[in-house]
Amino acid sequence: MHPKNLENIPKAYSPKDAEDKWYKYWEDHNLYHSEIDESKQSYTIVIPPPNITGILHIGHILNNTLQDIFIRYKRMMGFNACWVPGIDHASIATEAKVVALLKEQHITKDKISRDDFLKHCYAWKDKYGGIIFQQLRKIGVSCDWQRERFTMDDHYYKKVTEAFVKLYKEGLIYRGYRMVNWDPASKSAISDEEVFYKEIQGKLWYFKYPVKDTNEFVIVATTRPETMLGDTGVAVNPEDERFKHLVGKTIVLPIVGREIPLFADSYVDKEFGTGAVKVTPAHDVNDYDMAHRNNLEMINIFNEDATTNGNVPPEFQELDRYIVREKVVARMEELGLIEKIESYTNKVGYSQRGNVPIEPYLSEQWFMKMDELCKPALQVVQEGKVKFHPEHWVKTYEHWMTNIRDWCISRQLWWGHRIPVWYHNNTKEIYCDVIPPADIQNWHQEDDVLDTWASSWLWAQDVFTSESDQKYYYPTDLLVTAPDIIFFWVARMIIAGMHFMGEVPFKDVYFTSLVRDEKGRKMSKSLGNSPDPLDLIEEYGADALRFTMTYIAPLGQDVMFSSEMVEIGRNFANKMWNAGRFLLMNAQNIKLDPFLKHKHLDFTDKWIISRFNKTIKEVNEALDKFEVNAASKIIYSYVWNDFCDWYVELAKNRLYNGSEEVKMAVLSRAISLYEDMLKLVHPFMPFISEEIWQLLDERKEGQSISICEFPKFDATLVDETAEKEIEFVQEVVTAIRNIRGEMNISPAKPINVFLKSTAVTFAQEKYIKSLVRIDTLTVDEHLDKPKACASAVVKGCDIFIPLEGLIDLNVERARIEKEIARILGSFNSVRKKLENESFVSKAPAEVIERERMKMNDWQKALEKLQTILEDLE
RNA sequence: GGGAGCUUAGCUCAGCUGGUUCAGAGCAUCUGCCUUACAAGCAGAGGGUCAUUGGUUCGAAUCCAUUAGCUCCCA
Repeated sequence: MHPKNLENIPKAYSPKDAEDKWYKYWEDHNLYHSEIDESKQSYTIVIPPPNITGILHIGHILNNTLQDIFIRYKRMMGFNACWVPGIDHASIATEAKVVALLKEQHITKDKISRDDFLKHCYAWKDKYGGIIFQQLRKIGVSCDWQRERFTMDDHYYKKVTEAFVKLYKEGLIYRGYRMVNWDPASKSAISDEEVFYKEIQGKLWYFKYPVKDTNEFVIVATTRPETMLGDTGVAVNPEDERFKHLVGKTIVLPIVGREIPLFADSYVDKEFGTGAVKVTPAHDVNDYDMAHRNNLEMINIFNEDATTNGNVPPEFQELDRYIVREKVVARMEELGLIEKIESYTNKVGYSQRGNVPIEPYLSEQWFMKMDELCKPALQVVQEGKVKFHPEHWVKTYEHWMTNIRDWCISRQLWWGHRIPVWYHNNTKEIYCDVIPPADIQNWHQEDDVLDTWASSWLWAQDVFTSESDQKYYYPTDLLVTAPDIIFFWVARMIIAGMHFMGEVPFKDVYFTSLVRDEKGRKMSKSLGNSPDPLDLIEEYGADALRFTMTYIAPLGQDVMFSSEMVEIGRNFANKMWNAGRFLLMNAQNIKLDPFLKHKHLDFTDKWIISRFNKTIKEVNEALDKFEVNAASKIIYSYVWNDFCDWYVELAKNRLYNGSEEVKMAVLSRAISLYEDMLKLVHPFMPFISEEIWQLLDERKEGQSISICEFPKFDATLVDETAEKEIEFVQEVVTAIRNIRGEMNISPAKPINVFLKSTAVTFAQEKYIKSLVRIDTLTVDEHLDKPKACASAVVKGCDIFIPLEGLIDLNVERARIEKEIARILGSFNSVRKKLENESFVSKAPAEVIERERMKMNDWQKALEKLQTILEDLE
């Protein structure tokens, strides 16, 4: 080992220089590129492709940090780790952005050709599409950038259309005139999953509909008065006595004048509103179903942008739906046909993309039959071939999978994968294939593109562009994603994997936490409560941000985040930095000798080695269970508490007082342990671990901690004896420090300490002395308690500190009494247990034995403390 | 309406299949320290009926049920 010669190591770690430097180094040396290597097992992750309109937010940091931790960990464990990055074309979102951009230039879609429009889209993609990857590099992701993919790459595009053709030929895709969720902003259908419901404070209007040839009215309640223009019936429950005499009669629809039937259908809820409902089959899903059952006419009253069309009376035509609403209500008022108006809260479906209320709308669309496709996908999750973490998402998945309706996969957009279907100009015959028909002049292609999710569902399989790659890397190992796309993406990838590959797309799915602000609100642009990750990186460093995220984000629960929390990671990085700084500074004066690092071991060395090995094991176990949060806490506590607080402090004794050879041995060992610790930390904090690792020794160009072997647990190095010995030292030292603190004795003032014990070793004495600034330490089994002293009892050992003139008897009495009370509490609860006959007869022998020993220890301690207290009186 | 999850210190959360001094950590607070790695630090201290009520058990923060409150998903 030859630590670099360091003139001046800064007191505080400064991440900025290190981060950019090492990321470039990793990329320059192509460290994270993966090629097929049959001698190694693959470990593969595909990135959830951010979409090209996306910019980095705090959720990406968590998500990608987690992926990076696993990929770095597995790489160091000897796997052929491959993390495929990529990007999603985001049909609706991108098209909306491009349309808006063109609008600024006074260009509309109908003025330019499809090809020209796509050119604008690609230009947009080139300009903005790569930004997020530059940002991700900032947090150190070890992706294989040579494998970067885009959902519109030629190869991928082809795979998407092939999938369509296959499903079409299997009869799993069909075209139909159906009710869909219509987004009037993007003028496109969207899937059920893209609708979200908002609670809207609205009104419930009660309209009086006259019954033909009678003086009666039927009163119907509606939240959408404008749709009455498309009513083709009025329905009541067949059991409803109030309306029985009217069933079969005809209603004259006000304003419109159309005659429509009053019929009975058990769908109608007698309790809701008046018990009679208006039926608008073309603009309500339930009405649509009722119309089918009762052979009602379907009248579409809206254009694609949700303005009214020619199917309504002239004065209501070509108006926005909300203006029509006002006009209809006004007219009904004039006609005296409004019974009453109540305020009413209902849930209105909004388009996730356009953020406008969706319109249930009848139109011709392409659908995918889901029943059969879902079965194997459901099964593999239930059988655990795909494991969810946390597991409870399985229930949500099952519920969706068993209640799914056919998937509307066509979108009335240009940006995306154009449906590979051609219609014959004359015969209307349908041709569906990857290759266009030979006599193309006689055909025209379907205008619609596919839902984005009908392309990204192939992500896990078709980011691999050669058959051999696909064979080697697929199925992938882990998917890390947010639970809100469990249906959109996770479920559909499993469906696609099972159908096209006959194999699951990934073995484990890790659902990340949702990051909220410190008040528990979702991060959102409109609230402005979402900190820019790049600012956080600038201020605290990427490692700090990464570490903080894993430290605070538990598996399966939302996480409250605020910028100040990143201090956790920053302080931790600084702590590690300074421990390294200490060792490196000593290495300027003390020679290192790697051969000596196994020599001159005392119990402190055995203890830290034991602790380190246990830590490795715990980290392995936590990561194997996907408990990243737990792993980060284990590492934090080892680094800070064991290594820095105790081991480094203990080592100082020999570094300052040992013989040359002992110094060399201690420092060599400490640096070696420190280096191993860095490897443990590396998956979590790649930059700082690399930075210090490079300082610890002369490294060859291209070497990196990230391709070192992860420390291996060695059971033979676990040493319970050494751990017990250290524990004693720690407790004695803490007790003495406590006395210093409580008695207000300056830490600078040397004190004398008496230990009444037989079992203290010379080595232990040495370390106790050096850790608490003791003048003389006397250990004797038979010593008498000195006068005017402070006392403590630790593991059966009396500690006396003579404090002539310094001791405040009241303070000391209070200290001892408090200690007695504490132990007495424990003692009593154990005694009660042991006095309980059923405990003694039913509890396992070892538990009883343990309780007996506890009680013994406490009893002795109590007796000692009692004596001490009496002495003070 | 159906489903999932949460409630532990002032705050954010650990606490796995009940039993190891089990009631913990970090932040915040208080006290004392610029002790030759670190004040982004060191040492010490205070602080909780483990949401409610009941049950199972020799034994419950932990398992079951109930109530209340919060969050999310689906209709």
